[in-house]
Amino acid sequence: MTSTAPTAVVSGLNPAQQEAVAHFEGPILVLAGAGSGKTRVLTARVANLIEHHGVDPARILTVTFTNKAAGEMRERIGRLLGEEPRGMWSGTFHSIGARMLRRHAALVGRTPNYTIYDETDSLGVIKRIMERLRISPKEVTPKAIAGRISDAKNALSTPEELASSAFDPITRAAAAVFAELEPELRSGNAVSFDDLLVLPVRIFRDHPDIRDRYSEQFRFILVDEYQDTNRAQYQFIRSLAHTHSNVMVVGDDDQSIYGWRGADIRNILDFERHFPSARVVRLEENYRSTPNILAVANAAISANVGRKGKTLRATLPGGEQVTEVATLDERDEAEWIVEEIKARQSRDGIALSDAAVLYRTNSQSRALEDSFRRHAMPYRLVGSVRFYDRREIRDLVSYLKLIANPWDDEAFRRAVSVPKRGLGETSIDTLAEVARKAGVPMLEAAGRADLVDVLRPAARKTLAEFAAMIARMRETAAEASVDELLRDLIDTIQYGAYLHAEGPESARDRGDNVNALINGAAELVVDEGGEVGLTPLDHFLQRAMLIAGVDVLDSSADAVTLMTLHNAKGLEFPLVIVAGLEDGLFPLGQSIDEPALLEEERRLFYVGVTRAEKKLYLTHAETRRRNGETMPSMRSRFLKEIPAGMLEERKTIKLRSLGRRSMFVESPSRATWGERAMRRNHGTPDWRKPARDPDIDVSQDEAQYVRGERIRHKLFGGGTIAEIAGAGRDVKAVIDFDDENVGRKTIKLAYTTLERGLG
DNA sequence: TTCAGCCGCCTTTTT
DNA sequence: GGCGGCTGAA
Repeated sequence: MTSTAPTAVVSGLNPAQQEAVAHFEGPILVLAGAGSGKTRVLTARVANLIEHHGVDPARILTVTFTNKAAGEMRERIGRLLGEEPRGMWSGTFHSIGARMLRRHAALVGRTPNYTIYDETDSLGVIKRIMERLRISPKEVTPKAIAGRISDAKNALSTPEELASSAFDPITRAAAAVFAELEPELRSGNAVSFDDLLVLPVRIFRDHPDIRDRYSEQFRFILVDEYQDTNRAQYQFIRSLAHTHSNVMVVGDDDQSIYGWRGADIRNILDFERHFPSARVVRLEENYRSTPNILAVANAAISANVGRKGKTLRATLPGGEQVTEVATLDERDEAEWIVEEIKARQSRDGIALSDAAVLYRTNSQSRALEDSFRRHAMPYRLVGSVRFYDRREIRDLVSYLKLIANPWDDEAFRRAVSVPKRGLGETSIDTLAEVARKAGVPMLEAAGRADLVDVLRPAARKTLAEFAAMIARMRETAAEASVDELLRDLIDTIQYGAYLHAEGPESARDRGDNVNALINGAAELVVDEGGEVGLTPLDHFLQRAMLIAGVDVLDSSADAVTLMTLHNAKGLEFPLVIVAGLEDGLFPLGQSIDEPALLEEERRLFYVGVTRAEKKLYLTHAETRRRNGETMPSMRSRFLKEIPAGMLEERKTIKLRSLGRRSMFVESPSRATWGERAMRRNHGTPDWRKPARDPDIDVSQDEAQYVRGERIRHKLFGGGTIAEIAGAGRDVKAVIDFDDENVGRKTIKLAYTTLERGLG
């Protein structure tokens, strides 16, 4: 059955890789450890199918986790073949689903230029439905409802199914909202993110002829990062493979990190059951990292129980030790990181683009950015606030959405109130009510005198003008390019003046983003041209909604990359620093006594470690500021799980100079994040608990400190109290410490003891 | 009725 | 430290 592939494609591959590449028909699972050359296998196999087996590229579908990965794969295949694989479909599940949905929109009550609602948009709709159903957002948060609905959708459940399994109030409420949500989205000619998967799957189920047509079209299906697929995605692939089972999935159960988003690790663990004739190939030879780094990776992941089990084998020689760095606080940590990269730059001549700093939560980027800026070291931040999430971008995009899709009430609401037009919530809600009764979208209602006569004359006039303006823009959009349309729009609504009125500095930043939006629109090349008569604006919007953080990562600039561990999946860097290895942060507090969650955190750690090619640093801080509060932290359990001797230990100068008196040893009133989290998991979140929590009671001490009083802190030294705020056990002191390296800190008095009248 | 400014709540990760 | 919701002023 195995046929040998032509040498051009397989040269330099090991036997396991060759086996996977040469595989022709039937299902195959490639268990690919980190750095084992899976991208190479995927691209080589596609090239082999085309070149050796004569498969038409148009009959191949490749699914990747990001659009960027899809682009890179196309490019690599192109290089192997000497020409673009024309007609091949490649993209994320979401972008492929969106494309199919465009063709069959009518089957689910949409038009081809339907709007894609992102999380914020969907949340807005959910809030409004909750209002209508009189579900108090205080008892059940809209976010919780959205989460339940999203889970249900990804598990392919209907509102009725959710309702029948709803035994708690949140799920019951979610089921009620879910039932209203679908008609609401439909009348707005909109779909949610999840729907991009769920609706195609439903179409396949209800229309076997369509399913079989696609199945015939895509004779060969390749899926990357299979460990992070959810139920709906599995069903999607399953349907497409219906007539032939020619599926190659590539993944690593040890790198499954999206369980929280409904990814089901069983998809990969049970692949052989789902496709009984499946071949399994394991890639365990690592070509990326040094033996020292791999030893740490293997040691880290071996603490997990639920895994297929595999060990990465090093192929590279030697290398430096992995270094653990203890730091004082997040500022010290950030400073150390910048200094070290600088030192490596001058000593070893590394490029800044060779280095990446990875962290668990986006909020950790702040301290890092501060340091990078202070040292004027170029960096680029991936993810964080997504470009399309910025307020000014959302503002303008809401206009574009409304112009493209007049049924989009969500867009109407935003557009009509930015800039302020003298229309408040009351008027808007009245309009919504009227529109609802008349069965027309809000935009149409706004322009109809017979419907808006219940409103004040001023409001009527404003609405009529607004509707007319959008109608004019629609005409422009029919002929103009998207960037022209944007310029026209910005001019018409005087958006520049609006931004300026909010403050000159922020206006500059926001203005830059607006320009970036215009430039982005100008660069848009419609590469799916000729598809069901969509306008450039439709294409622009549908694409814009599916852009991810890493998609815009420009790896050519010489700058250090800063991003979350989740964003780092699939990437590699010669120098990697994983920051914030503290219990409660990484692993996060919520996961600590929840074995399944803790294992996912550990896999995330494993992902971080295995990003490193040559040198890996693992840093942690003794205290960390979180939400304006300085909290003590403990070295992560993930570090403790690594055998002593595998890590070289270092301390920053600042930490050393403060001596080894640690402030976090004895005091009974002090809790680390981990302990706090554990407590939190057994009942009321501790910030909601009354002040008489016996563990943390400082009522006798409170108000004893006064502004201007001199104090001494065990770790930070002498200082002056600048301010006292809060009550009960929440009393906080803002203290200016004498040591300028420490500077001003806000300290929760419940967690520390200050010596008084000193210094 | 609108809107700005203040207060209090909450904080993971993202296509 | 940011955002949403609430309040009070116009």
